[in-house]
Amino acid sequence: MAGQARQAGVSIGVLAERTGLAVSAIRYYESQGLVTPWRNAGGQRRFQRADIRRLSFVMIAQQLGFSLTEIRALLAGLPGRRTPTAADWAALSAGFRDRLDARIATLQALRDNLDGCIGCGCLSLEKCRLYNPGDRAHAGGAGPRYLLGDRPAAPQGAAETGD
Amino acid sequence: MAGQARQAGVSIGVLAERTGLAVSAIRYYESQGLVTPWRNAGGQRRFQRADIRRLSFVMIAQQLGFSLTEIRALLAGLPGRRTPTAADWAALSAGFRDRLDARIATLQALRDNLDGCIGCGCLSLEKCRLYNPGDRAHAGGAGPRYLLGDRPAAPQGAAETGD
DNA sequence: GTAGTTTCTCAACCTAACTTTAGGTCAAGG
DNA sequence: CCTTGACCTAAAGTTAGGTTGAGAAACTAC
Repeated sequence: MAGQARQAGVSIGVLAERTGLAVSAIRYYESQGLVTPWRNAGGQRRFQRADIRRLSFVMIAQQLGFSLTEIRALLAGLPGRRTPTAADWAALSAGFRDRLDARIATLQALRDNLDGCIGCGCLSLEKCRLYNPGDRAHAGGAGPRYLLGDRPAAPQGAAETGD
Repeated sequence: MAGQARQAGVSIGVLAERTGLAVSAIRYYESQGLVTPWRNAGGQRRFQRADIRRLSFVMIAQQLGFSLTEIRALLAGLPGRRTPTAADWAALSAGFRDRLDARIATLQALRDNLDGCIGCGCLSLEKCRLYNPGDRAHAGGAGPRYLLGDRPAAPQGAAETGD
């Protein structure tokens, strides 16, 4: 009863202002299934206030290199209709945190090996662990089918290190 | 005399095989000024063996979220004609390492705050430090003029936390 | 009630980073 | 001599993640 009364939904402009996203970006996110507003009598989008947080999560995850598709999958862990509780978000964060840990570990390994890896001769792909990050989470861009992770089995045998 | 004799340059196919890149990608990289092969009598590209490492560096830097433009700038630190020495690469790594450190720090901060930030109510952009990463190095994709970092000054005053 | 601001849709455009295609060249082997 | 495979160029296509623009309808305020 009390407190829940003034639930009319927030307009796209307000949401944009609160998240810092462009209005056009929010519409695009809707088209990608990241938010699902309803419409008011006049056909305008109305969002839950909780969508502010939802979009904030999208922005953070993007910072970390997740694609919108991946983020949609992550968000699928949240309840659909019901407003997500703190516990819901915490659960989401947990899986997220694993990815983060992996990513941090990769970067640290890279940092620790950087001189030894780029500076020395080991940067010959066959040996270097850095080329198979395990956790993808980057793919900043478009079409490349073969980036890292599925390279043709390197011909081994000859000493190939020194270049 | 010994060892350096068979320096005829490597073909694009061999380079592709050694780096795991597609031939088309290497040509594209040339068009972007990331490698500068010469041509043999028949007009075919010939690369230095050191370009294997050069392209490997490109791949790693891409993993870290650097754009090709940024990578070209980084590579400008290497000697143009002379084959880069280990010391050259190490120098390059140094600046790189700072970026890495910053990135790691950001991720760790995010990890440490994740529950407290997403799980609680603080994810309202005004307070959350995570939205201004300071180190960009991500921008995975295209056109967005306003992503993070230049949002309109948030209207402060009202209690805006609880959503 | 009317001006001004938001919002709507839809299609076109944009950038980054490549891949694909079409049409042709070059070098080696049988 | 002919075929095969690697290579060439130039232009067009692709994907992700949006932005821009036009024209119309809706909300807000005086």
